[in-house]
Amino acid sequence: MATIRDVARKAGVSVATVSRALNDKGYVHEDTRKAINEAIKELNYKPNEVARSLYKKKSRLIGLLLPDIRNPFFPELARGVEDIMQESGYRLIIGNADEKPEKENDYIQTFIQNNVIGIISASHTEKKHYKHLTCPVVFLDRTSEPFPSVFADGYSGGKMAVREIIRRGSKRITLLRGPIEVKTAQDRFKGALDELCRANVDFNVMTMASFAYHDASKCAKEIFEKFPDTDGVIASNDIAAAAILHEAIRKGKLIPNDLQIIGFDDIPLSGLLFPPLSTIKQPAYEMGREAAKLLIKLINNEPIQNQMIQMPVTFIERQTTRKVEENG
Amino acid sequence: MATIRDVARKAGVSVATVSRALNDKGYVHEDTRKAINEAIKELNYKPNEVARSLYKKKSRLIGLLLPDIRNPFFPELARGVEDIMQESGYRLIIGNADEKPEKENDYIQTFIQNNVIGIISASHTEKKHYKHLTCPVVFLDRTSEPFPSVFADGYSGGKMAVREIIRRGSKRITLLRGPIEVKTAQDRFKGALDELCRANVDFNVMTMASFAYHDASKCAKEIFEKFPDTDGVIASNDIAAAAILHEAIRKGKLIPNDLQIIGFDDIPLSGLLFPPLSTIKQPAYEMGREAAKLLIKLINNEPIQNQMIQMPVTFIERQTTRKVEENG
DNA sequence: CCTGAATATGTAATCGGTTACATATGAGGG
DNA sequence: CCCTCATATGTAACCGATTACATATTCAGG
Repeated sequence: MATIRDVARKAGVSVATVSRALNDKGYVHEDTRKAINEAIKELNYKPNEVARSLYKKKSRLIGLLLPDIRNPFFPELARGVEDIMQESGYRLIIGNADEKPEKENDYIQTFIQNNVIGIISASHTEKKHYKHLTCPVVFLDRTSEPFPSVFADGYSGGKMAVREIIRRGSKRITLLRGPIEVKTAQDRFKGALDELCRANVDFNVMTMASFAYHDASKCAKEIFEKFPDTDGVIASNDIAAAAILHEAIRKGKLIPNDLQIIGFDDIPLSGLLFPPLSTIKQPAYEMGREAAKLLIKLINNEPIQNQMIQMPVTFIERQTTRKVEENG
Repeated sequence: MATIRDVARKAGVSVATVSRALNDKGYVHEDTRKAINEAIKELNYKPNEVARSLYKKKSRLIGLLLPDIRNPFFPELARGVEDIMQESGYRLIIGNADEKPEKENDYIQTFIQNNVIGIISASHTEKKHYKHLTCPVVFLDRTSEPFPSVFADGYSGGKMAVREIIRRGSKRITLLRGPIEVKTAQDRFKGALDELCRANVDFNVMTMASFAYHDASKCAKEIFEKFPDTDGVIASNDIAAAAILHEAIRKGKLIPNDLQIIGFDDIPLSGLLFPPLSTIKQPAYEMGREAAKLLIKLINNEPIQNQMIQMPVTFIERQTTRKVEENG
């Protein structure tokens, strides 16, 4: 690999001049610049980011912390982040925290040790890991008070799901509650619960241990045993909804006539289920983009009007809910 | 952030001694070591990876290049890579090449500029990008001749799919062919084609423009128009299979009685479809792990017995194929 | 008591950039 | 003609680690 010294030698100038030419800082004569550019081309010189980063104490890397790459919701977020960062010349170090505080902390340390210029975290289990960081941090999907965040309006989403399922005729509703430790899941739950209390319907609540399909599946079986007359399920996410849907079909229920189901997230899977799943959509890709834009503003010290960006959710009507016209 | 100099000062020794203590190199007196460790703890010192990397010309970062994080197959690979790398103390920079040669090259440059110690690429569009790299490269899922690779046995997979579908009674088979530029898709196709030729059945071939659901969906409609009497479809991947399945159900076909479908990949989605999709499984997570292990060996200059690791595929029998007993 | 190896530690160069500061030249104003 | 300022470039310190080499001490063996 050619270094800046090689370029300087070839162009017959000092390294300082080359550096100035590279960064468009200070004065460089037009002829000199031309000579330098030629030398750069001939030597196929690329500046060493590591050296630059060491002096500047800032790299062009962004740390992105996800709880689980395999949950399709997160790659969607990641893709949004990646697209914006790529455009702006930043690169991503991605970490998989696996919902484990030590792994999370390990990655944060790695990020810091590599001079990342900012961090986006969709996985904060413990606030203290972030408290003393000197680089800007944006939380994505999950929130943590003093920090800027981008998240979907889960509370409204929960309410929306209940309103839609009731409007379409469910009378005995089962509400799935996501893992207690996942705050966004609790927001949805809270919204749904409030709306259920306001409405004139019977309902049950069932809490899931995790978002894993396996747990959801177990939960599904339990629902049909304990509450066989349920005619509407609000799931805590689409994976859970898929499990319920599966189990219902196995039991010979007609969807949506015997049972309506509404999920949450709108992952790519949802439209491919049969019947396609009605769900509350979180704009994951857009959320990723917004988080990236917010972080870039923070990095550039631009003024922020709003550092808690709440994204709207929407009801995606597919075929696990009845058509509104079909019922009263 | 505390530096090695702060530690040295606090412990009353020179930086060289601290460095030796940190890296377990050369002689360090037990008492000195203790004092240093204390200083490190008190100052909460973490070595600066950037400085280390500058001197050593090697970081602890691995570049992982994916064609598309949103295709669930790739996060699965990534997770396998990540788990192994994490264990061995390496970290990942992930890039999304989007099947675009310039983006691919951009990322490779970034990797190099950040002193990555190795690269795993699941996205080689042009061999020349990799030719002159000085760090080890492993290809994952796709192969490129002189380079070490980990990939699934697509050819056998294709044969296997045909054998299984015929064994279960399909007589008029439609074979979907994946995008020409994706070599692994062509391997599957080739395997399936060879086996179809050998068998005593009618068949058609239809080529897909891309693996996107949208294209697959269009393709599905076309199949049922052009070849209405098809009673078995070998899809080029599970996304395509899902599209076919969807369309078939919409047309009122009974699956698997009227039509059998076999996919390829076994992404998490596949088991959640209705009916659950029979498919040829690629061990994606394992492939990621193997690629990571192979790269680590290359990094450590360990002897490699086999640098083309072909992973076996397996037939996952779910419910888009008939039970073997049910037919002759 | 002397010598050489093992142990223990320090000094300073180095990695490849950036930049503060010094220096040099030429143009324009008084 | 001198002074000042804009332009152009070079010198060397610096970022925070690693390590080659030098130096100092201790101890065993002859």
